[in-house]
Amino acid sequence: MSRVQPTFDNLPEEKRDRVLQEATREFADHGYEQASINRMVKRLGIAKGSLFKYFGNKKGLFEYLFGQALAEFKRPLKAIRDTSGKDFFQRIENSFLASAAFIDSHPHLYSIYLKMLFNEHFPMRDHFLGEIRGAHAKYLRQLVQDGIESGQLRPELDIDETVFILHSVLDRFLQNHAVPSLDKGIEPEKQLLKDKAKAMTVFLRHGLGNTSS
Amino acid sequence: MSRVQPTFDNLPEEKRDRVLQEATREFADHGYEQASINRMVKRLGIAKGSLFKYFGNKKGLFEYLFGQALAEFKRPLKAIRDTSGKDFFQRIENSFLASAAFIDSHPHLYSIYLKMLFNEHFPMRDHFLGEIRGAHAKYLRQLVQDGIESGQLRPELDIDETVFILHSVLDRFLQNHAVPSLDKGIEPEKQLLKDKAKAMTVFLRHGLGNTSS
DNA sequence: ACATCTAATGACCACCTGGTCACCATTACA
DNA sequence: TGTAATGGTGACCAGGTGGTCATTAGATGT
Repeated sequence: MSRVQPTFDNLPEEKRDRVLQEATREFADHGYEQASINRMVKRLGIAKGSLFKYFGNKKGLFEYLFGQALAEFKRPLKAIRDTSGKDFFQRIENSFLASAAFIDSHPHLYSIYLKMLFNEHFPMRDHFLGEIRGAHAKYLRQLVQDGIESGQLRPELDIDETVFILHSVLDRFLQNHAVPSLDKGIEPEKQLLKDKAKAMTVFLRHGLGNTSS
Repeated sequence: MSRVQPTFDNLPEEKRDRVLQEATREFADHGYEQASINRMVKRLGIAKGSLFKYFGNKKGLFEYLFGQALAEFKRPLKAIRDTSGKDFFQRIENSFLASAAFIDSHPHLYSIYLKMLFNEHFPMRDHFLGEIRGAHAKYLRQLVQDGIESGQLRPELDIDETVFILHSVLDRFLQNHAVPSLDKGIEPEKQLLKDKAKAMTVFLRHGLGNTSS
């Protein structure tokens, strides 16, 4: 998979970047099936035949492009992994902020990911989603284990279940961060990203219940 | 919007249902742009011209179809609204179960909703999403207010923020319920729906933090 | 200058799309 | 029986799709 014709590798880096960037934009704007090779080459100012020389076909282009992106996707997690000594909830908060920063700097990639979530017609969808979710799960599982050992998490928590809950909450907050219009009328008044992260952390720690009663 | 030619209204109910059902399936399977009128009429065994007589064009068909569905969407909430006397977390749990049951009995509609979330090219997307989210927000807000007044929720909670958090968690659990493969490798061992609802409620009440330390 | 190799091209293809409309079938009313 | 009115039809259209390939352009080495 994601193998590319040598022709593309021989291209000057500047041109390679431009091609991938424009293709990413097209897939982000229209999803896979609806993305148009004709539009891509028109915007790039190159001939259609060239793209097919580089990648074989549309599927090849997408797989190469998103395969490259996968490495990028996993990167923000690593930055946090090394901070194992610190407070559990602080690490969660940092993870959220790091992921949000990643999304801000790669909006097109995240847009493709979101479209892929509920559209079954992306090539290699199961593989790509599996890789991403797997990396997140592995990362969160380590965090939760550390959190339980250090006594910051309730010891009776089921690890798998907790990972699932954490993943759900983080994911949903990121969805809202990337597509804020989704929660128009639901989201509280415009908050700073830091405040959102803080509020989420407080909620994860204490829940909503009134313990003083 | 969602006005339909009288021709369609005059049809026998059985045929109307079949048409809408098949169209719903097509949109659920392929999204809006990629849904094919040709496939619909082939499966229905009617002429293409008929569909255009009924709905004018593709957009008209979708708007009518999803407009009808909107009322369905809002229904499961009403069943819970009347139970204002009961326990807050019990009401949340019931809401989750009712929504999950709705999804199980209308999987195609929910599939369209999910595709619409991150695909900008659905007709009337903002309107439809706004209606759905608005109904949920109004419903949850009432619940939260009741919960704070009855002392079951921490009194210092910001209402908007709490509604947002509740909505996020509920929504994400429902996404996972409808598309379980999404969380392969993350979701804990196969749970019964009731157990999931219970686990979610416990989490909402207490959070993850260890209060005994 | 010539030959060789490779990147680049864009006219062309079969196929599919949403949409049209002149025509047909059936019923209702006179 | 004649005549409207209505529902139903499918060949046809313009336009877009992914993909092909014979041809050209440009560089490189001798």
